[in-house]
Amino acid sequence: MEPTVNAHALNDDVGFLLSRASGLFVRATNAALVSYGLRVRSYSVLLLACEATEGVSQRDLAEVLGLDPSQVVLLVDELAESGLVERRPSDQDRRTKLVAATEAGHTLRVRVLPEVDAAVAAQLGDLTSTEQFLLRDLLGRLVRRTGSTPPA
Amino acid sequence: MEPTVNAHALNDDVGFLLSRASGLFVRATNAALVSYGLRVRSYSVLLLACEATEGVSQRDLAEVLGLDPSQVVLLVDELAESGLVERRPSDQDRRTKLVAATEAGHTLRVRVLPEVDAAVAAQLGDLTSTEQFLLRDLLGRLVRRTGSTPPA
DNA sequence: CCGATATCGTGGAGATTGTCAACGATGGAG
DNA sequence: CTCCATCGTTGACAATCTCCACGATATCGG
Repeated sequence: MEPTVNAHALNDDVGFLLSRASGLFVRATNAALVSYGLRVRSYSVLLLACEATEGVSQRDLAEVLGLDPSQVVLLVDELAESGLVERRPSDQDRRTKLVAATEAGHTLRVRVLPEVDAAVAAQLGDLTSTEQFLLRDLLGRLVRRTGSTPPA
Repeated sequence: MEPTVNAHALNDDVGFLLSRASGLFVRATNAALVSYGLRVRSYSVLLLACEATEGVSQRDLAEVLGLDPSQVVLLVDELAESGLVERRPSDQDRRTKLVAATEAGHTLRVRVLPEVDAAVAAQLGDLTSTEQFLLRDLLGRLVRRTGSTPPA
């Protein structure tokens, strides 16, 4: 068909493929979350809050999510207003606020998880479970390698 | 086993890893491009314009990049103002405008390519070339599988 | 040929996100 | 106690995404 591809075709650029694939997953996930009043961002925060029984500091949230701390403020505000998480004072540092999931937060997570997984699975499509594992491993190494790249 | 995994930890979520990795690459690429007055978006358009000797319709650009056509307008406007691409009429369809790279566009591409590749390589870090090939293949399948997902 | 309908590029509105600078409150080191 | 780093927060601004609507074509059915 086309004059297909020299070594430097955009279609073969890892960065481009990453951005493109990410976009597809974000859209699919948002579509699965829209009926719950969540978006992929706030959903991620909710998950992290659920994972930490003691709560997570907003600073750590920003670090893990690769966001600017100021963005985390709004996300937590939103979730807190919905009663899904709450800010607890840290008894170790009065500056720190630990974000923890409420009962409602845990409940919603349990209810939403399968739907999000289904949406993700649909995007993963024809990849075998071995390939999915491989992909997860490779991406994990890319992400965790740079312990740093605080967006701001 | 199962519906594909999920330790249920956000760190193991493919969608999250994808989004995170994408962010890292976009930032690294933008940093490499900033001194040329380009961003990752316009750079992608420039590459596609360079790849097609006859030019690419803006509709096709939107399709390939996963963007809304209205976004493409501004990107092409910007590149055209910089003299890197130009809009040519199509002799097959008077509605269509074919975006093609100018001499300056091709020149800039050649000059910038190695820098972007270096930035990407830095992000790929410790992945072996085999792993990089594998990653590219897996991502390519994810992206191309959904021939559709026009953002708008 | 004519009219209904679809497509291409464009423009605009509004929400979401990314980036950056600064501030008050606190913690820690000297 | 003083100086400096850190945490959360706020504000500003650019960039991006998402939708909607329009004029200029193209295409199809009749």
